[in-house]
Amino acid sequence: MNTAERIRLASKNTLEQLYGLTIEEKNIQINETKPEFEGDYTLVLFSFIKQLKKSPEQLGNEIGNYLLAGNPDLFSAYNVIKGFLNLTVKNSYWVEFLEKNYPDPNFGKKEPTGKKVMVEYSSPNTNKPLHLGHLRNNFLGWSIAEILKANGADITKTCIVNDRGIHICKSMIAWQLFANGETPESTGTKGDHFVGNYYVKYNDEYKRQVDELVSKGLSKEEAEKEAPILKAAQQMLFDWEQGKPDVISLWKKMNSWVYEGFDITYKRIGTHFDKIYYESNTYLLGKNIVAEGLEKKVFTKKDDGSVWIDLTADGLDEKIVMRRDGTSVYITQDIGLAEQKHEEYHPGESIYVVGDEQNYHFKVLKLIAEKMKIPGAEGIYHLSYGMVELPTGRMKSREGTVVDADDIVDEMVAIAGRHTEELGKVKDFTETELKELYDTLGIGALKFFLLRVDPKKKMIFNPEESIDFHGFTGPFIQYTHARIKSILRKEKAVDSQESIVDSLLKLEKELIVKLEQYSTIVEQAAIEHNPSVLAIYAFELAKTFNTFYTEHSVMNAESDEKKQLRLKLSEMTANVIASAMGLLGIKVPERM
RNA sequence: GGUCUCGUAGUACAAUGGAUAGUACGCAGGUCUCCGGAACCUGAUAUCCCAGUUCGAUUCUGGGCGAGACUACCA
Repeated sequence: MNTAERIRLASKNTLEQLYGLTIEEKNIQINETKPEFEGDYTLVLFSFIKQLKKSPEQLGNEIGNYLLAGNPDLFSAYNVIKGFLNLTVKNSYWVEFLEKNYPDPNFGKKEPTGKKVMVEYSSPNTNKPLHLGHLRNNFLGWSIAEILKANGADITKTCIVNDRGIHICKSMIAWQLFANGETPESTGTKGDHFVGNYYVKYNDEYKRQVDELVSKGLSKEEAEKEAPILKAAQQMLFDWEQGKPDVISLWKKMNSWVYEGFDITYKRIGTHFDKIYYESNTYLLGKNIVAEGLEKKVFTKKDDGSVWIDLTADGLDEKIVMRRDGTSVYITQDIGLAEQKHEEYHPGESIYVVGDEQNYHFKVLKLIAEKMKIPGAEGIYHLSYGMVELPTGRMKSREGTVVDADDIVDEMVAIAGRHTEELGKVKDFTETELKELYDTLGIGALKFFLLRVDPKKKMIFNPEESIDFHGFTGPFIQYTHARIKSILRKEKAVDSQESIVDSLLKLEKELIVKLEQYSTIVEQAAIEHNPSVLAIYAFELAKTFNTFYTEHSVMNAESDEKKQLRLKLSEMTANVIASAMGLLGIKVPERM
């Protein structure tokens, strides 16, 4: 139990014992005391004043006295200002906490609970390379998985690859028409970019053909339907569904190029999956669901043969679940996949990291799954995140403003390299060490930038600002870590059983209090499914340490006891920074 | 039209209904006989509007105004 919870519980007991007042713990407000007042934690009294018909001063004093007398190991003083009871926690309490936890790299994390959670994220299309939006998705998915793991969950990271459909056929047809047998190898192009280039070529040719048809007198609408290259792609999709061997083998070949490219990117950004689903294997799922739904009368069949679900009672519309030609739509496949996931893994919670443009889709998905009584339906959770936009607005592939994932990673790493060279602090590093460091810093900066914002909010990616390494950034925190490690290389703290000192300076205490809150933060991030909570915390911790560090010397402390205390503070800060950044998927260097 | 999300300094982000609304970038000025200056300190600048609930509202409710997403027999 952490300190705030202890105080909450003690307050609850006090109210009960002193006044016979039973109040739920969640209704007892314990806040951090504002810095301008004396104290560490504050009990807000307003809500009890009315019930007890006492003045705030009287009530505060009574509770304060009682708390102090009943918890001599915890509190050393209190004061009452307006409706706020400010409680000061004993220095010895903080020092003991530090003694006990400073060397523990797992401080703040919980033991496994056995709860199974699936996290689905990334989910790329195989017709083009990853872009900035995918990076937000990947980083979020990875981080939320790590956060839940730190809270005891048994995690399966998964990904559904959209490997079939008209989009990949477009790349395929363009390759057949224009490539003359070129391959990623023959052109020295990364596989996903190679295939993406043909998707672009398809679109260019399509536009050209439409214009041509319009100039021959067709209406724009007709022309858009009649363009020969579109017809060819549609034919190819049909052939694919029939299993035509040469189409299948081309499809396999082009997808394998894309996967080679994706693998490089995934490896570089430090992501992987325990289980990958391919839509080519799952797109027929859901057929049985339709039959089942009709039987259960959850679905109804219309005269033309299409099947629908009526969600108007839930405030939504009617939704189609099977086309009149008997093929299933996306939502139906998704329900089939949800069912399959449950059969294979039995997750208690199934998280989908998907952009907020699909909020409606997931609302429908969960509703249908519940109505169909699909096992695990209640555990479906859409971790919705906002789009990444540029200062000029939304990224548009048609206007060529899409920020490519590989490009932005390269750019960040290159800038990290240049900056590191300028500072010249790691001149003795080997080539390999330097390369690794630049990756750590560049990718760390990018991840931090994308994770520091509440996921559900759309965010603006300003290239100039995101490459900044000062202020509220990953490298700032990484730097603090490296600096601490530099001290600890010179001298490490010595373990001692009894408390070293009983006097704490303001900045020393501030740092311990901050460290102690880490376990609450890890919990909060999981409950809210929100990594930004950790990003903000890590930044505040680093800042608190930096302030402490400029004010007080560790190595030249006033006494040996103080030196030990500060060494322990430093070590624990480094541990917690490394841990928090780890939960964001960000590495921290020993030197930089 | 309907459903949903969002409006906080010049910009980008914080704030379980609590004290004088925090932080970063930028801007102005400062700090080292320094354990790493990718640091630290000081300063100026903000809750879209109008009601309501409350001892107390950036937060909750209603109504405006503004921005965005969704509303496909696409995925």
